[in-house]
Amino acid sequence: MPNQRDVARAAGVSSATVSRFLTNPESVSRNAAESIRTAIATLDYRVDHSAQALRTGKSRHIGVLAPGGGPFHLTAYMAAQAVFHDAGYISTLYLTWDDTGKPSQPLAPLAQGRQIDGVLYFPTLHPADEEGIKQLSLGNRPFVVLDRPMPHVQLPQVYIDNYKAGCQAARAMLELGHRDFLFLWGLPEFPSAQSRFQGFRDELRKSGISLQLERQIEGEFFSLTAYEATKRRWNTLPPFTALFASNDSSALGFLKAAREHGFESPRDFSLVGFDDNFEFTLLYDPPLATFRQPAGELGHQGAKMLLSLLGGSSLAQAQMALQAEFISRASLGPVPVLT
Amino acid sequence: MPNQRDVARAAGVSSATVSRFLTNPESVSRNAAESIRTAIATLDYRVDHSAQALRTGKSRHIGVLAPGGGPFHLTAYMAAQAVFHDAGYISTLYLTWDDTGKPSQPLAPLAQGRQIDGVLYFPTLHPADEEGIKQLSLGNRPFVVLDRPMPHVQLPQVYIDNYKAGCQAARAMLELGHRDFLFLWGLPEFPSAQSRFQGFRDELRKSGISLQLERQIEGEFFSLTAYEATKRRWNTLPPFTALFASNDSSALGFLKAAREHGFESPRDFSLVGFDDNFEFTLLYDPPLATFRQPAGELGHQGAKMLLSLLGGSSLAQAQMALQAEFISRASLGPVPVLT
DNA sequence: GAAGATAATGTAGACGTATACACACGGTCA
DNA sequence: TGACCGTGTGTATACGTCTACATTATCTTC
Repeated sequence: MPNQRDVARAAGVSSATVSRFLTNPESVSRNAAESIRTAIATLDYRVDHSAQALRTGKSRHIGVLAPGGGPFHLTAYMAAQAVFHDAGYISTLYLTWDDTGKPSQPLAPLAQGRQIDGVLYFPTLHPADEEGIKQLSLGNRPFVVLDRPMPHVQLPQVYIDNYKAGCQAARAMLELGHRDFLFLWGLPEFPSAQSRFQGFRDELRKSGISLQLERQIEGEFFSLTAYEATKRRWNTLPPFTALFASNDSSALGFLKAAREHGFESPRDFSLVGFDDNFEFTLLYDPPLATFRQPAGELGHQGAKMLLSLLGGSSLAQAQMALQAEFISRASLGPVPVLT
Repeated sequence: MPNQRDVARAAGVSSATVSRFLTNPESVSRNAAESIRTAIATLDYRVDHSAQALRTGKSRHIGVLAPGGGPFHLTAYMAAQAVFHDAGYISTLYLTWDDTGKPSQPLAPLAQGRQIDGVLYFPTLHPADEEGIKQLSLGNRPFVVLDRPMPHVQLPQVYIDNYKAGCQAARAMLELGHRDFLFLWGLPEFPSAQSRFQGFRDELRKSGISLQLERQIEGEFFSLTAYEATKRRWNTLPPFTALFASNDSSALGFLKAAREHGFESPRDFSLVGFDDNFEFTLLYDPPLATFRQPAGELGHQGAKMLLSLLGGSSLAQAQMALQAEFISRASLGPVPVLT
């Protein structure tokens, strides 16, 4: 494999000039640039990233830490990867939660010495992630926190405004006349589930409606767990005409359980989910009202922010909120009339 | 950051001994090993991967090329990543198809010079991937082909036996008395869709049943595309009592369209899909008969095979077939009785 | 036209690691 | 006792790149 010296020899210049040409083509004369260009093409020279990394101390490698490999995190990761790629960075996805739903090796990429230039981090509320954020703050490696609003901490962060979305869900249902609500939780460790709940609860409270524990079901984000939790709780649930679920998947689990008790949506109750990333939410019967999250945008913006930090910008207090888009479909309807 | 020299000084040995200890702890004396161990712990020394890569010419970095980021490829990737991680390798997922469904930068990681030690490849049948396989074969970088059976080519490969699964689907339906079939295609570029079709067709042929073009619908793997294709073709479809779909997603799209024409499953026709990776396939109404693919196992075995190759083994003709598991559910039933 | 500024290039060395080679030591065997 | 061998260690160097510094050529200015 040819190296810079070989290129230099073929082009009739010194290897330093070749290096300069590669780093900043403007810093070399027209003549030199031209002969170097042809020499590179002739020899099919490619820069050796390992040597570059050793010399500069920058690996041009970025770690993305996410709790799980679901569509949301994956979409964000893919968008981020594209941004990194265009900037000459390689990125790798590390999962911080293992299959059993427990945190696993959350700091794997950090333990790899110089291997990682920066980190894109989707922390949960689990203590292991609290610790992770602390560790990252102590180190001097740039990082960006994704999808976990921490307004009081001066950290670069991009998140989806789940609180506002929760408010919006409440308003949409209130406007249709609903007064008796249920909330279907996701995993409480996830900041997104927390925010959706808080926004929903606070908005209802403004209308004098409270959301006691008996109106909250532990759905855990999965259709099966939501199905089982709903079956378990069914007999103790107070009357309701509307349910807001932390995600589509659990909303469908709830619907299945409700159907087995003769309840149908939107005939007997309205249903709003979250995600719209199951491609057939639209084809489901009834089509599910939901929120579309700008997951790709989240990854995109996060990646751009991290690149700025790597470029030396000081974005300590950069905070960006993205809005989820409400999508009204047939599962959201007026309050059923008692017959 | 401390380096091997610092450790050597602290331990009272030469840096060569430290390096030897790290490479092969058995090759140094008990005394030296002990003092090096404590020196490493005291200084919190970590090996510099860039320098290691430069010196050895091995980046310990692996590229995984997949056409898309769906659950199937992602599950396989995650399983592979775990194997690589345990072996001290880092792996990165590169998508070879962009959002528009066209091949994009399929050889990105190969263009990165020494950056990549090996490749795990999910090729499609698109010319760009044919070219990709050829390129990889010409180079001397080890690679493993995943989920694309090429029995006549001596390449290390692991795949899921989609042909056999197609046969199995046909038999299950034949045994229930079905005689009038439809096949719902995935993307024809995907070897998996091809194999499922061929197995299905060949098995039917054994019973003297042919599957002409009028009985094949272009579902393209997505629920929406399958829905639209079904609507478009509905009036020209011959009578049928059973449909085999290339995946669950398109099966549900077909079902939606059929329902709009008053057809219900399993009342009017049986339905078998493929994947079982939508977590609520089970909760769907009717629960969908399908095949569960050992996606994780595919990635796991592929990764192990690639590691063997990297270790110097000659597995030129290693070929491993994994079986998909048939899961019979309510959408598969007996032939409807004409009333 | 001399002196100083600017631009382009070359020389040399360092980044941290792995390893070929040389060497020292103790033990074995004729 | 001398030749031989195996074990453990140290010395020195190369991997490919970037960059501080030195050097030369070209241009500006009084």
